[in-house]
Amino acid sequence: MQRPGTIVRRTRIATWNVNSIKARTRVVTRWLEAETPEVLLLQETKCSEELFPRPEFEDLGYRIETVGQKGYNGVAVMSRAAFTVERRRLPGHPGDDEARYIEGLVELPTEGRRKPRELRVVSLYVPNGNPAGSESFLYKIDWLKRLIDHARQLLKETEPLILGGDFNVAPTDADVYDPSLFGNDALCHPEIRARFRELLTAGFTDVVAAHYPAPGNYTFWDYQDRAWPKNHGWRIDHLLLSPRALALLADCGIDKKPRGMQQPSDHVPVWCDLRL
DNA sequence: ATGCCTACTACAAGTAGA
Repeated sequence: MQRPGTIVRRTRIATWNVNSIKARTRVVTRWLEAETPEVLLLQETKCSEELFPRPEFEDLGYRIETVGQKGYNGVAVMSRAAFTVERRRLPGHPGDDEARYIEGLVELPTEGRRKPRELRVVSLYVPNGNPAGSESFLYKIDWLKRLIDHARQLLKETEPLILGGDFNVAPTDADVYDPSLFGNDALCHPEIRARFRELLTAGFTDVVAAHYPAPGNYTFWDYQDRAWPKNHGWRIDHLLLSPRALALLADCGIDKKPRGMQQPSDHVPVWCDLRL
């Protein structure tokens, strides 16, 4: 616990599926100004690397690394601290060219004159996979298997690790507003949930689930059918922390405010604060 | 309910998202 008078640096790491970075430039810059995260992991940027609106974010002090694709998918990392890209594709399938994965090392500033602390971060966008049983569903299963294999390798490294992103998995029935409607949906499917549990068992903590076990902590509300005002949501965006990252955890949460603003993404940011 | 909303792409009452 923090003693009175002790200065503790708040290092915020967040993830956000923005549903087009070009359409969301203003919403995201405002959020960065208000929340000042050290690192923001982005998904569904929906634009090529050349067309990414860099200056708007660089002006706020963020460096940007992105894996882009025209019109679909797209992930990025925005960081105020030095960031080095380690991987631009999820290993395990050389023919998979979809822009769904970026991994790298951040040099996080620490208190006083201590050396910066290295943190490995991954911004990932798991395939949607609907409808169940389709080609797209098989791709999702395969993608999650590759993620589990790779994450096991990353856990052998010494630095703390955070997997953040749109997992397109509602881990339990408490993570969907009406589970009776979506039993066979690719976001709730037993086979998909089993893969997600396997990932956790490999050594990760879903920090929001651990701190806010009650139902209703959603991160996504469909644009259709007035889902937001009715709170018809899903919890599908997650921050998974390795044991070494968990040891640094001070706080975490879901910031629902951006869903109620003008021209919102259908997802909201999920964040965690580390104590360094 | 083959709908509903939003973004993208490029003119198709198209696709994808979840």
